[in-house]
Amino acid sequence: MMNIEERLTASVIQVIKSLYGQEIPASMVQLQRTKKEFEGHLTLVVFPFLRISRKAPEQTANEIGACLKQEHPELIAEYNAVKGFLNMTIASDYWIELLNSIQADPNYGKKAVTDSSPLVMVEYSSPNTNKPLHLGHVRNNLLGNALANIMAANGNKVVRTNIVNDRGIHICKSMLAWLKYGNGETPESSGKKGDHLIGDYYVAFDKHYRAEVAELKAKLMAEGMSDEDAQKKAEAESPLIKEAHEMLRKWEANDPEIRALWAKMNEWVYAGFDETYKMMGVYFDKIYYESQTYLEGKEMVLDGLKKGLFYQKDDQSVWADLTPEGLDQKLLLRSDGTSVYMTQDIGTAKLRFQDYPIDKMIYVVGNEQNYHFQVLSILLDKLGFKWGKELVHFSYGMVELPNGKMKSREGTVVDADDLMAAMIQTAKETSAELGKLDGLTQEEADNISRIVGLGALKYFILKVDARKNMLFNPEESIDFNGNTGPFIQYTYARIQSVLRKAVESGIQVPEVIPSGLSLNTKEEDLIQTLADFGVVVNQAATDYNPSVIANYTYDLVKEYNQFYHDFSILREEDESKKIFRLALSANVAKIVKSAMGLLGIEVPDRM
RNA sequence: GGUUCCGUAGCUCAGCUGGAUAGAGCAACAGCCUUCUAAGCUGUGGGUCUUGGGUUCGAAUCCCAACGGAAUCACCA
Repeated sequence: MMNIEERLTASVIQVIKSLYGQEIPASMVQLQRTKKEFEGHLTLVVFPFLRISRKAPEQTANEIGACLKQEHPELIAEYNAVKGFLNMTIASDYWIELLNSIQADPNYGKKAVTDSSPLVMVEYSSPNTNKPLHLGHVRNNLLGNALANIMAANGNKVVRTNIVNDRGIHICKSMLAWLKYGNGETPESSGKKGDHLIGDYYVAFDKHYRAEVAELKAKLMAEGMSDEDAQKKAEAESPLIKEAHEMLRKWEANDPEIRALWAKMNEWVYAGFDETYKMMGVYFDKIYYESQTYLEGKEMVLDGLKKGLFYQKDDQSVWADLTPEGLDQKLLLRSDGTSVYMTQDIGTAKLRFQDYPIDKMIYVVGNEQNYHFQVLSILLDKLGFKWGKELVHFSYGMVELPNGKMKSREGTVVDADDLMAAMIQTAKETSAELGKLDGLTQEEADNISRIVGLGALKYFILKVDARKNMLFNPEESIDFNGNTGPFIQYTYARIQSVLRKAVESGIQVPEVIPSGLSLNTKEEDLIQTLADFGVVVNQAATDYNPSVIANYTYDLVKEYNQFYHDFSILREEDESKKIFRLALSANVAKIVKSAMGLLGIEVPDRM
């Protein structure tokens, strides 16, 4: 079924032609929602037609309005012209028809996935295995998960993937510290989550390392070395860091003892990550590990070298010359033949392409890597990946704290597990204060607290435009009032309550609402907002922007809340009106649940 | 310095394919719980949309410049 905008657009084109004898493109027909201070639902901007009509704006608007009303009385009930704006009131029955079409479609706003749908791979999370997930990862995971949901809702096959950085000097540092200072501590023996345990040893390494560097530096400076030189030399020559490098060398040489320790410690970390992911509600279809992909890129690069895409310096290092693209020289293989970060990403891309027929690749990675992905796109394109050139770097801004950014060294990281636990606890306390948990079992109360606490956190992060840096104040920024997840959840829960009560009093909402009702403006506006959901999903997917879903949902709920307070539903005496309002409420709840689902946020039946 | 991104109310953010008098929430103040859940609703105050040019019938929105802030420019990942 054509929606109202499409039908009106076609009618306007037809009317313009009969009035002024000129065929205009659909893009010239600008329809927008009428501002609330004016009478009407939709507004046609007539300025673009003045050249054709050769008349004053208001006169042109009136001519078009009169003609539209005459030719399409089933669509246009009234109209008025203000300056160059033609405000049109849509016929009442149309709104019922629209509501029925929304109600009839359980997946309203979403597009079906078919065999011929494009396959989109979304990479997100990408943790290091030497420390627990923190606030930055939370933003990454929530955005990645929401984006994957949105792409799927817009008719794409989606594969969610994660590249785990499980190798390198950072994990060696944790391993070394665990051997040196650990007494064989395990997650079981310590009662700590595996990722936290390993993170603690990473911190321990850093502490000892810095002490060593400070001592060495003081000695070097006493010998007359400059501050800067002494710092550099001390950092490079500290016995601890040398040991860590030696460990990495052994790892790369497949030393069985080191490999066994590495495997064991990574398992602990993964078990910890799994818990965090589960609590957060995110998941992956396929996980890649850098230890398995980091060698893969080398072959591609050497192949590219043979084809003359890259060049080799005298020291045997391999480079790409990107000056024709306005960028720099980029190193692809070190002089000792080992891979760098970029090489690994090429290797990972190769494996992924072997595994899946990827049409589009989306990398959810922080904006500090914008340059990296610009280069990666060019390189993948040169190497013949058909999706390389159009790869999407979904680049999001940093999460800043009130006193600057998070620094693990200074202990100003916000840990993901702690944060979620704190949110849930706050939700529980707030609920208890408001008496919302009275009469519920412990299990029900805990579940609602979890849904609300996580909803507050997720919504807070997702409502902000991803590409902007955002401020997170742990003490005060998360609120449960106003434009928040709990506000939306609360409205949903109240609708469920009304629907439960309706069922108790034996009211049935029919599958098709009969027409002939006269609706008030708020009812009509609400239906219009509901209908917009499809457009919003499409926009979110084409702009790669989950925040439009969040802000749309808030607008819808805000509008419904006002409606809810202005009009009674269960106390409405006109039976057909009561049923209409129940159906309207049920559809608001449906869309809210659907929209929040795209954001990865649950909605509770009561709260 | 080069490149990229950002600058909207005291604070956190919407609005940006150009359209009418720039919107929410928080914070402040004033109301509303015999009424479907007050995590709510209503009202008041609060703005040179960083600045200056340009394009246009029309600019927060597009273009140019300046100023301010962030990221990045490793044989780290």
